[in-house]
Order: sequence, then C-alpha cells, then structure tokens
Amino acid sequence: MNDDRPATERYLQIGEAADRLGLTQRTLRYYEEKGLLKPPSRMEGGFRLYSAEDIERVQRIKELRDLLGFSLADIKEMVEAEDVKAQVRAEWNSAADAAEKAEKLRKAREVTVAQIAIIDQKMEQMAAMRAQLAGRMEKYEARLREWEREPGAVASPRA
Amino acid sequence: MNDDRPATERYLQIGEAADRLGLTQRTLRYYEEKGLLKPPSRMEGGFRLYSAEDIERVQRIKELRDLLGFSLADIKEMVEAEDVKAQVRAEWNSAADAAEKAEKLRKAREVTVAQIAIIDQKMEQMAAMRAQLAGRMEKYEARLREWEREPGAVASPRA
DNA sequence: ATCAACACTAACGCGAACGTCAACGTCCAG
DNA sequence: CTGGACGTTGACGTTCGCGTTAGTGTTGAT
Repeated sequence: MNDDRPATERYLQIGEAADRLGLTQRTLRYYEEKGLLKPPSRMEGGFRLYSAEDIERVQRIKELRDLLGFSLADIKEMVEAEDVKAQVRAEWNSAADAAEKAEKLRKAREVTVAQIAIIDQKMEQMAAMRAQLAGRMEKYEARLREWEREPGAVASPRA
Repeated sequence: MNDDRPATERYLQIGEAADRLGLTQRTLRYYEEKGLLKPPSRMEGGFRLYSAEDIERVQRIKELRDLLGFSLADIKEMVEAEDVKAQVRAEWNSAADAAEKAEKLRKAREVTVAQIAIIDQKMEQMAAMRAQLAGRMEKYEARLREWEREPGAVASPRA
C-alpha cells in the first residue's frame, strides 16, 4: 500500500479500473475487443495495465453511452475521429502528407460539431419535458394540499 | 376523405398511428404486450383503434426511451404511477378508500420528483460535456486557421 | 361478390451488449 | 515455494427490443 508510486504503479489492473469506472472487467475487455479501446499495455505475464488516458477514454465512452444513448458502433466512430488529435500531434514532424492531416482535422471538427448539435437538441427536449413534469407536479401537490385541508371534502374535479 | 369525422373516426388504426409516431406496428403491439400501453379499443373485426390519449401516451414513452434512455421496464413503472391521475379522477366519486387514493397520489408525486431529478442531473452532465466539446472545437479550429495562414509552416506543437 | 389494402396472432429470428463459466496462467506476501 | 487473490482467453448463454414471416381474417370501395 505505498502511496508514492514510481509512475509504473500509476497504472491500474483491470479489476481496480473496472471498480473505479463502475463497469465490469468483461465490459472493458469487450470494448477493447470491439475496437473502442486501443489495446492497453500489459505486464510481463499478460495482465492489462490501464493508463490515466485509458481511463479517461473509457469515461468518455460511458458518457456517450449513458448520456447521449449512442450505440457502441457510433461511439467507435466518434472516438476514432477524436484520436486524430493525438495522432496528428504525434506525426506532426513526420513528413506525412499535410493535406491528409488537414482533412482528418476537418473530420474531427465535423464530428464534434455534430455532437454539440445533438446535445443542444437533447437539452431543449429535456427542458420541455422538465417543464411538463413540473406542471404535473403542481397538480399533484395542489390535489394533496386540498386533501390535507379538508380530509373528507370530496370536491368533484373539473379540470 | 371526409374531414369532420363523427368522433368515432378520430381514432387511428395501427398503421397510421405508427406512421405518425414514427414507430412500427410491431413496436406498438410490443408495448401493449409488455403492459406499457393499456389495450386500446377495437373495431368489430378486432382492428386496434388508438385514441388521442393513447397516442400521447406513446409519445411520452418515446421520450422517456430516447431522451432519458430508460429501459421499457423502467418506463412501465413510470407510466403506471402516472396513470394514478386518470384513475383517481375516474374513481373520485366512488366510495373507494380515500386514504388509498391519497397514497397513490403521493406515489405519483414521488415518481415525478424522481424523474425531474434525473433530468436535472442529466442536463448538468450534458452541459459539462458540451463545454468540454466546445473547448475541443476551439483547438481544432485554431489549428486549422493556423494552417490556412501558413500552409507549409510546421510549428511544432507545445500544448 | 370481389378485390386490394390493411390488420391479427403466433412464432421464430436477430444484433447489441454484455454475463457467466471453465480451464488455466500470474503475482506476490509470507 | 506455496497459497490465495487476481488475471487471461475462449466459448456459450442471456436479455432486451424489436424485425420478419406465415397463415388467416377484416374493411371498404367498386
């Protein structure tokens, strides 16, 4: 239980990773299998080691799944497009095709714009739904208050 | 193609209902089968006839599904609790147990409060995600603008 | 009466997203 | 060097949410 880990112990094995993320080990392996996660590093014996970035990536996947309700296939495309960032950063100095890099960046931006649009749309709808529910609440509470006041009085409802 | 329907024709058969709702007939039957929809009225021959309220109910189910991502089982509980409203209204004058009615109302209110809480939570998370995405967008666009200005200039990134 | 369009039930099928189990290997504290 | 906790890879199983097909009946216009 040492606390100042030598940077090699800042990696998490699948068990703790799963716990912290609120997922199961199976789910992590499944995501990897489906290409949503790049294969994490391993220990000598083959145990998976998740880095902080790996963990963050999974967090984002969770959000896209739970919050926006995308399928894993959709999410795969999104995170792939997003990888462009790290990728471009890495290959920046390589003599790789500049036009191609620009193209990837544009794609990444497109995907991001689309995500934002979806979020905005959902938030609008949720606001509308919230208002509707709040209205409904009002009625319930009014009815209940009325009850408290005159427990026996049965005023036939007219709305 | 008469337009002033005698109130009996304001009901929709499953085909048109499905079209207007953007669902399939199968889905409507499935929801009914699963108890999410109360069995609609029928024609002589057995064709389903959906009333305006039936349609609204399905709309709400759709929203709970698409917007909040609940399972049909969860949704069933929610709409059931919500039925209390109509139910209480109907039995209002019957000599039914008043305390029981109040109990049901309280339950309905609870469910509504819970739904609102969930919406609020989701909206918060979505707002956070939106901000994050917006920040990411900024970077993409900055990078792209930089490109436009000096197509060949490769300034090694430092952030 | 007939015919096309529409609906009904029952049953099997299916992809997504994991759960679960078996058989086996690894890690490390004592 | 050993035991118990933890991990690995298949592979098969499960649940959800419908899709699809088959065989049959209903409706409404002509």
